[in-house]
Amino acid sequence: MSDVDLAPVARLIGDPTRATMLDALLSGRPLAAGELARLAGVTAQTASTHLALLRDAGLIAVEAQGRHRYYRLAGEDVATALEALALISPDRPVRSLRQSKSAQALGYARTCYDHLAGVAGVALLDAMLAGDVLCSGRGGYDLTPTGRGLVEAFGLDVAGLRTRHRSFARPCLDWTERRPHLAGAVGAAITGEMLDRGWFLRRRAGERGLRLTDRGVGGLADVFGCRLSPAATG
Amino acid sequence: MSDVDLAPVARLIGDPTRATMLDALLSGRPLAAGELARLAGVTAQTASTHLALLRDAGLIAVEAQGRHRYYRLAGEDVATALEALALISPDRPVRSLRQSKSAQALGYARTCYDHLAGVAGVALLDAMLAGDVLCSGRGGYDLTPTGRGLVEAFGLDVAGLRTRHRSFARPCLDWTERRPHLAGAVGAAITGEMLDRGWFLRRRAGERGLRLTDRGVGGLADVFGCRLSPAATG
DNA sequence: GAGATGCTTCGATGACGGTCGAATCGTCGC
DNA sequence: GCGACGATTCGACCGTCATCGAAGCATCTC
Repeated sequence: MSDVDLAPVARLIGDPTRATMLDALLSGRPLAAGELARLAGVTAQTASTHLALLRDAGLIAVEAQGRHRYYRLAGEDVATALEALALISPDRPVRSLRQSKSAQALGYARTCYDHLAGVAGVALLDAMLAGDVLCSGRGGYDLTPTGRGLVEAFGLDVAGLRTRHRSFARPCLDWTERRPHLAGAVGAAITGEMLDRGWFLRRRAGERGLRLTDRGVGGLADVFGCRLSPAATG
Repeated sequence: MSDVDLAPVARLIGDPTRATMLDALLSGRPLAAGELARLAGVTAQTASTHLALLRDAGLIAVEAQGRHRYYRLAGEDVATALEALALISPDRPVRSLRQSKSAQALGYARTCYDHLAGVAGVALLDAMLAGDVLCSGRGGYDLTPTGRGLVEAFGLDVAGLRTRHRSFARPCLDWTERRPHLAGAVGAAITGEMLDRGWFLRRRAGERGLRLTDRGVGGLADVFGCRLSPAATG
């Protein structure tokens, strides 16, 4: 007799329509109900039913803006659980060249809720560990004095990040690389700043894939000592 | 268009009967089909159907011994995914005093597939980080020179652990503590040795709860500098 | 070999839930 | 205000799947 029951939440994720919606929300961007319906290939009524269930279960949150209602994942732990499930899901057989390219792109760089994942995410975490920016700490990682200076020079408010009601810096196991990338407040803030600076561009609205720009290649090397090539996925 | 589909695996976990079976297998012990049927409260036929589905999906593995067939989780990543799901599952309302005690016990010490979790698991990881036994490394943690000596003195073959086809030492987010405990080859080996030494006893066969013994209190303090009390859950 | 035990396969049944059409409620633009 | 648009609620339909009885198969005991 455990005190939690896995089944209800898993059952919710287990419906193909809802899974597609959650996957789209892993991009980190709030999406309107109609957009999610279109992505999942169902009518607005059906989508609305599913979204209500997901909201009641606490997996997603909703914000009304005019006549639109924007949905997003309820939190980082939801994203982590989805990635953990992806890790044990068999690869879907690739049918088209376009799908294959899309899969490659996802593996190279994508968002996982609000932080960077894929080859790029793993490489960045490796560089931060090797460069004495991060070290082990309570609840996962912590910034070294060196790291604190570097991150603040990058334009982030480290003290402000600590006050948030979420973990400061922690690993998140990557389902394509099977090694961790950086999550938590620090991971999210760095990712947001990189996107603002144009180091990565979103490939398609509402999806998770990112493209590393030339500016990003330079920035990652200069700031974090992380060497990546943008050519890897065309 | 992602290249994996979360829905099939999540749907499997989403059935209450299968979820109960998987939860039981999180104890790390291989369990016979009949035992799983009894734990889940279904007939042998029904259980067999479910176990076949889980096996086909690669979530569990089976080993025949005589006329018994013993099932176990297919790997560490499956355990991680189950724990990640537990993390976002709402707490089941506690109805009886016995359930409440059982829940407390699970929160204090339990196995997560093959390594230690709960308050005790988190405390042990904290002590290992504070005691310069573990440090950040590729894919999670690595042993320091100090740590290597300590673990070998504890009776484990560190070189042998590295050759395994699994991660060496990595964090696994704990759903009761919401902070990581130690997983990977090192976590599993230390946990196995602790159980062999009688530092923890299983509360009920086939379930995950552990009880910290007096010998365990002493051992944890002496070997790992980890101070815990056995009285916390009676 | 005969009986017992553990597990799986087959077939039928019944319930749950995903779907969409139609209708309702809110908000925006003119 | 009035029509258009986005979103939700309601009701009915229908397919899917969990369940168990019965039968079949393997293994152990005597």
